[in-house]
Amino acid sequence: MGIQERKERERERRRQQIIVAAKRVFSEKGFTKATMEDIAKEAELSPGTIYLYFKNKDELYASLSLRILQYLNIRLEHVAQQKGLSNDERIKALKEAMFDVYNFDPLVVINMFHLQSSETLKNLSPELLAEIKQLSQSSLKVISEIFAAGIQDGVFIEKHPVALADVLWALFSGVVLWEESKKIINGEKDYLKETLEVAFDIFGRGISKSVA
Amino acid sequence: MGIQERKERERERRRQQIIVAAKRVFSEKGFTKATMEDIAKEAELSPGTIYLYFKNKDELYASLSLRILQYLNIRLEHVAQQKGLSNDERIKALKEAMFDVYNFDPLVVINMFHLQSSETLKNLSPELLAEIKQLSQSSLKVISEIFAAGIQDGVFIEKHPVALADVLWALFSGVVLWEESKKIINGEKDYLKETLEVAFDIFGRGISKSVA
DNA sequence: TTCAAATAATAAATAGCGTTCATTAAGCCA
DNA sequence: TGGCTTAATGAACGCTATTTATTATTTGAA
Repeated sequence: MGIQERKERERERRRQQIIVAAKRVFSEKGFTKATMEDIAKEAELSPGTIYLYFKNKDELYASLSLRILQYLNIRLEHVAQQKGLSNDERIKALKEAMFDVYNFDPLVVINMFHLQSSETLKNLSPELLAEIKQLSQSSLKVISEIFAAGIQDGVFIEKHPVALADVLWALFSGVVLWEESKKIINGEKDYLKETLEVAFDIFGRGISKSVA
Repeated sequence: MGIQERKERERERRRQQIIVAAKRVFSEKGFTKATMEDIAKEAELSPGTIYLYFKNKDELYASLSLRILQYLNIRLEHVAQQKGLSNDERIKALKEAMFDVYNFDPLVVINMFHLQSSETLKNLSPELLAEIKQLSQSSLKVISEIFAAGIQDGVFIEKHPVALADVLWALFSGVVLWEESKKIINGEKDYLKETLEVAFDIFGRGISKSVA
C-alpha cells in the first residue's frame, strides 16, 4: 500500500515543480511569449512531460491561481470569524485581507484577474473550472455573509448582500487591473495601494446607512 | 490633387472594411480562435493584404476599441457640458453614459476591457498606443473634472478627483468583466444592469459628503 | 495613346509553437 | 530474473501569424 502513496506524493511533487517553473517563466515573459519549451527547460523536463500533468498551456496557467484563491479564502474566513468587530472594522479588515493577498504574490493575483476576464476560461477542463468556481464562490459567500450581518444590524443599506459582494469583488479586480494598465500605457508608477484605499473608503461609506 | 484624396478615402474605407470583418469574426470565435485567414475571408481579401493596413493581429484587435473610446468621450463631454444638473444628477448621468456606451456595442466594450488588462497592450505600435492613451486620458479627465466641481461645491468628499475618476473607471470595467466571467463560470444569466446600478449607487453615496 | 514607375493585392513560403505520439527507460512484482 | 506497468522523452505534426516574391492595377508623363 505504501508504494501507491509514495507514487502519489511524487506525482504531486512533480506537479508543483512544474507550477513553480511555470510561474517563473510566465512572470518573466508573460503568457503568450512564454513557450512550453521554456517552461520545460526551467523545470528540467521535456515538453511532452508537462502534458502528463496538465492538459494544456491554458490549464497550466490557470492552475497558478488556485493556491492564491485558497489563500484568499482562508484570509476571508479569518475576517468573518473574528469576534467583536464593528461593521466598519470588518470592512477595513476585508480591505486588509485583500491587499494582503495581493502582496502575497502580486504577479499571480494579476494573472488570476487576467484569467478571470478572458476566453482562456473556456479552454479549461471541467474539473479545473469546477475547482475555480468552488473557490471563488466560497470567497464571495464569506463576503456576502459579512454584508448580510451588517444589514441585519441595520448599519448597511438594504441591498442584496450577494450583489454587494459582487461589487466589492469587481472593485478590487478592477482597481488592480486598471492600475496595472496605467503602468503599461502611461509608464506611471504604482498607485495601487493609494487607489485601493480610496476605493475601499468610498465603498465603505457607500454601503453605510449613515455617514458622519 | 483629387487623386491623392480619393486614394486616402479608399484606403480608409478598406481599413474600415477589415475592421468590420474582424469584429464579426472576433465576436463569433474569440480572439485566439479567430485566424487571420478567417478575417481575410470575411473581408474578401487575402491574409497578406490585412498586413498592409494593420501591423499585426493584436493591433487589429486593439483598433476595434478606438471607435468605442471616441464614442465614450463624446458621451462624457456631453454629461460634463449639460447645465443645471445637481451633482447627484451628474453622477446619474455618468452612469447612464457608461451603460449607454456598453449597450452601444457590448462585445467591443468587453473586448476593450480585456485588452486593457492584458499583455496585448505591449505588442502595439507606439502610434496606436498613443491614440489609446490620449482617448482614455481624455475620458478620465472629463470624469475627474466633474468630481472636482462637486468637491468645489462642497458636496463631494475631499479626495483627489483623479483618484476618484480612476476608482469609477475601475469599478465600471471591473463590474463588466466580472459579470462576464460569472456567465462563463456559472453559466449564470446576465445581471450586468442590476449590478451596475448597485455599484453606481454605492459609489454615489460613498463620495457624497452627507447621505440621507 | 503608351509605357515605365508606383501602388496594391495576392498566394505561397517561412518560422514558431502547442500538442501528440512512437519509442525508450525505469521501477515493480511474480 | 524477466515480463509488465508507468514515466519520460524528443522528434514529428499541424496550425497559424507573418513575410516575401510575384502579379495585377493604376498613375502621370512623353
